Amino acid sequence: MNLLPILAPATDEACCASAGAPALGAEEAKQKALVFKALADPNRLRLLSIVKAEASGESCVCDLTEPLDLGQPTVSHHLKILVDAGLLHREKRGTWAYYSLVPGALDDVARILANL
Amino acid sequence: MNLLPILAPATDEACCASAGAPALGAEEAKQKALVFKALADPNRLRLLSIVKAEASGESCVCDLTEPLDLGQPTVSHHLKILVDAGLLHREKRGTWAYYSLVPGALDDVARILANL
DNA sequence: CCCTTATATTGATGATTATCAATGTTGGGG
DNA sequence: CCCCAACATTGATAATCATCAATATAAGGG
Repeated sequence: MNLLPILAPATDEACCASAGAPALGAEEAKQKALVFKALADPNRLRLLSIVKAEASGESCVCDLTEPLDLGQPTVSHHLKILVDAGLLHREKRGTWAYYSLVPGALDDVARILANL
Repeated sequence: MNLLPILAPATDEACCASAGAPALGAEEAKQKALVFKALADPNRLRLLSIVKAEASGESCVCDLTEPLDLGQPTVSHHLKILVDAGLLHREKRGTWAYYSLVPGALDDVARILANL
């Protein structure tokens, strides 16, 4: 759970910009693929987009169920996958659950691409 | 086939930086998800990484089969998916097929993330 | 022409996944 | 304490996918 923080270059002997990357190791690739798996679904992309577009920075499940035309359990399932991937943050207030973008998470994914 | 070029903001009324994005439409999301689907496999990430790391900028299938410990048909299958996603370019010279990164393709994916 | 080598395609199979219906859980009001 | 609303979890099902074995294609050399 919460993958993105761990995805720095596994053997960060130096620091930046994919120094002398000896191609991607099997385990490393498996971890990074998990983040892209989370992004590899149209409805999850739309969820991220809606949450990002919200002025308050957060959305509750009830606001996300209708625009996607999906059942509530399905939306909850997708949200869990996005949270587990480290892309969304979940905060429960009262009966509602509020989801917001994890700051910098999408940038981290972009960095994975740049350092492939 | 060849998805990335089409993935500019579907309704590009202005130009840049996800102007007033009204969240992601269903069809738009479906298209963009295809690119992430291509990236959502450890072996495909490794393929991209190996091709990118190659000094010559290209690799033939025979160079890719061994490091992944996969059968040749499986590697060909993964390569086709990456080509169809617009990430890799295929050039046949003689008996060999040479695969190379499509210039700017990974940057385009990063832009998709930034403009979600 | 045949043979060999490199790669692609096909068909089948087991694993993963998206979705829903049903049920469980949690928190706030009466 | 009971009920209702919001959300999560479970179980089942159909679809998608990764992989391989077998076969097809294509190109170069004898």
